[in-house]
Amino acid sequence: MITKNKLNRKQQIIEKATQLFQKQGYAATSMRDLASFIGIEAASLYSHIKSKEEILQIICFQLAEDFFNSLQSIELEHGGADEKLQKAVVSHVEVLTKDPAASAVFFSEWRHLSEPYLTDFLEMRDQYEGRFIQILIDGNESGIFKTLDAKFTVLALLSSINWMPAWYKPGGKLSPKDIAGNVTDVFINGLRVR
Amino acid sequence: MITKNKLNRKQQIIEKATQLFQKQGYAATSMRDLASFIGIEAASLYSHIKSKEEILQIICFQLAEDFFNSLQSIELEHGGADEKLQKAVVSHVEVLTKDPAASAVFFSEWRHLSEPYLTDFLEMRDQYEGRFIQILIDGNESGIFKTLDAKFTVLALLSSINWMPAWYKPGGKLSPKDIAGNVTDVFINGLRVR
DNA sequence: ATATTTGCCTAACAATCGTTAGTTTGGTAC
DNA sequence: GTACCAAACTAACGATTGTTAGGCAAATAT
Repeated sequence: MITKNKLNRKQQIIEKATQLFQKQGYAATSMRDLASFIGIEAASLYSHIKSKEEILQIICFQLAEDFFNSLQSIELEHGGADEKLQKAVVSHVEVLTKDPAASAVFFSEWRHLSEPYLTDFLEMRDQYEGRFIQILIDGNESGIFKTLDAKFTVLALLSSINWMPAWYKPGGKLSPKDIAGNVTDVFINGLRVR
Repeated sequence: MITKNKLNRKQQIIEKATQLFQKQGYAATSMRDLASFIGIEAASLYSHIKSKEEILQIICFQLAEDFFNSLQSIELEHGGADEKLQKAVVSHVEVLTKDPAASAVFFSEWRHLSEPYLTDFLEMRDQYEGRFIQILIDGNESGIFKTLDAKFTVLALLSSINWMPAWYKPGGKLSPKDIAGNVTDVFINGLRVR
């Protein structure tokens, strides 16, 4: 195939960039850093990508799509709000742990996106959080969850999970399901009216 | 006083830098950005500070000291683990909300510290987390808290709080005590054996 | 009144930044 | 064998980076 090597190289660039962006940050990582990490010259990168920011865009929006899709099936189900929240968190953690480095970049480097990408990104994030908020509101109206500030609680819940990529190592003693289970156990049993 | 104006200017530099570091990140903020934000030339900054990194060091270690001190009185008290955890979280949130911008920088820009400051910083952070972990362990041994992965839980707890500086605006509808109360309510009531 | 210090300035430095241009190389298609 | 093409290279660009040197004016100390 003609374009296969090129696609692979581009994918490799993105993966290596993800590692460096996580370790050093986007702004502190130069194209020369990235190139020498791969083993080529900086100028050669531009045979595969349009700009430094394009790399960040690909990392951020690919993951955004993954997060979005992970909720799709859950919202169609007919379970209680506690079940839905549980499943939503599991899905979220699964996306997180599938590529922890990309997740770390996603959560801490998005602000270096330029317009209009930045606005798009923030809209998607708000929508995503909104779907979690709706689960809490539904749970409250059906008497399962306490009355509380749903947005605040969702931010606290997601924040406690989203910090994970900073320390998660694949193959550790806690599997993605364990992590999601622990977190939702703490949160749901603290939220549920008893 | 001789040094008063100089100290004030230095303090102003640090405060303005804190704002820019929060908005743009440390690496993406140039000394010329900072200078023009203050209203002077970039070179003039060096009459007051030794280097760009010194600013970051001051921000990070000042806050680290605040966090450390905030726990001191609590650990000497004779309350139960649930009370201690509650108070520790309140203290933590109070430090956070006293200067949200500095807190945001503290949590996301520390990696740009150079050695030996970086190692010192991480050691302090580990010690601080360790004191929270100890509270959970004590609570478990005294039968108040479930058996769980204490380190994991503390990281989840602190992470859910530490994200706050990103969105907290002084004078909002939630006071520091409200925030700490909400978080600990969710966490403690989810943790306590019933 | 004079001497000293402070805080800013302009100018410039060496290094590094992202990126472009033009060229070479090695493999594939006709 | 020839034409083509992707992917690398070298070299360089203009801009920007953190920082230093040296000077100047105003405030302060003597």
